[in-house]
Amino acid sequence: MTENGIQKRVPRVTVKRLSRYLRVLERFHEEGSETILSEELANELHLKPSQLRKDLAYFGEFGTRGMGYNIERLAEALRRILGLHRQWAIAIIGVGNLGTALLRYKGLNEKGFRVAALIDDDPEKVGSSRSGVHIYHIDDLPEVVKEKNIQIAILTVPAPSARATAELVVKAGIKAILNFAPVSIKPPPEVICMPVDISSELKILSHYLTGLEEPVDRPRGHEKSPVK
Amino acid sequence: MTENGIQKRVPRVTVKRLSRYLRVLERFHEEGSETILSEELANELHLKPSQLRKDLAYFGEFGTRGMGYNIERLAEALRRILGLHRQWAIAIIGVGNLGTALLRYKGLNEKGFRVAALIDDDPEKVGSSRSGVHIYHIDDLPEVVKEKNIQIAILTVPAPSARATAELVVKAGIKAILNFAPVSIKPPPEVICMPVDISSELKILSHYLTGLEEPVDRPRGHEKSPVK
DNA sequence: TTATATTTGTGACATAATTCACTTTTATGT
DNA sequence: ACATAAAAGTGAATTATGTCACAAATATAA
Repeated sequence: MTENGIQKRVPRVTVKRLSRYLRVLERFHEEGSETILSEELANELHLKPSQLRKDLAYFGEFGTRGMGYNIERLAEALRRILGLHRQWAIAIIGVGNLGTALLRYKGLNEKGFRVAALIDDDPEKVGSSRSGVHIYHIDDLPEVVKEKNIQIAILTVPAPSARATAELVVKAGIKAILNFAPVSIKPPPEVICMPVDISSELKILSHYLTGLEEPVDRPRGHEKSPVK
Repeated sequence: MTENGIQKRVPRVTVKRLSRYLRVLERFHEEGSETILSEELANELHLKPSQLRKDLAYFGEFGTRGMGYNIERLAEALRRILGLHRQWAIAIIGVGNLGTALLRYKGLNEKGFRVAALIDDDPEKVGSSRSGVHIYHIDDLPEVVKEKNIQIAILTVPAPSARATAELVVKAGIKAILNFAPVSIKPPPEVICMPVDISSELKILSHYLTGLEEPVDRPRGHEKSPVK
């Protein structure tokens, strides 16, 4: 039993998997199951059962040996660990195509999250609403953050303004950024930032597809290589 | 020098970073730079220079010692490695909110990629167009794939139909899937599948935010734990 | 030319994540 | 009660990834 309250730092991949475990549990719960084995849960995600058990071990003991896990109990534990028992207010910074799409995306309006404000610097947009959410000017960010108690920023501004905007976000007191801009952001350590890049995922597919067709026998381009 | 043509298998994280390197190179190229040092390129992404060099080493030698990298040359090499020198035809399967948003998302219509078909099973949608791309019925997928030479499927169908749809995609001969459905897909080994889950990124933020507020001193919920 | 400064490429090392294989706990049937 | 079977929990081993530190290569200046 994990008796020391102090744990090793939890790898980010583990946290990511927790949310996937939760999703499976919620599905099984809806389907009426009461309990689930580590093997079933892991198989569902094409993982090894030992990985699931090790992931959970970072946070405590949640199962019953010989029996498996009570689905409701484990789901509730995961929701607490993931901080989904409370409500988070989100601001989407940059009301372009992507920002608007995310606003409407169900995944962002799940239990636990709420888009509370939209932010832009385009006078045409500022003052209006989308899907019932008001668009504020970026200059008013500090006030909006305070008033609406915003904790998470989703950054969907164009690349050139990404870094400056990120600074404003940090200055306004926001402690978590989901960065969709194709530029690396390195906020101060008390602010957590997750990069998301859909087009890079596509490029990974492209790479592996290419590898399938002309089997990886690199390198080519071997000529001696003067820079100029 | 890497003289053996056969390389160690390339980690997926490395491939992911390649696309980020390329992005930086393209930016610097536009700004008129000719060469770049591993240190500059790595700093731009908040990585160690040694990591960049190790990543590149999987594929060959691209720099000049004492001088750094020729930006155009390295960018061209990365484009080849990532398979961006050719054109990929994409089908978006599931023309809902997310599918439509992706269709309009610039990142998907970059050089190298083209959304060539939309697929749905809703008779209301089938036959019409969005952003100039025709919507076909899922039953016609095999023909569409053949005709339009589609190599990549972006799966944006609801969770319950995700697995069945993925099977159809595989049967139709598509070899790469970008899976936005919140269900794990395990296609046969010759098909590559990348999961993307935006809401899980949000949950990771939520977890770390929670950790900041009530410093990680888990576990709690220690009572002996009968499953029932 | 030759020496010097510079920066890549890389083997050796360190850290991190995953998997194995065993131990412990619990439920259940006798 | 006790024995048995099952499955979670976990330390140790393995594998993967990241970093260091130095050798090799190149450009430039003397």
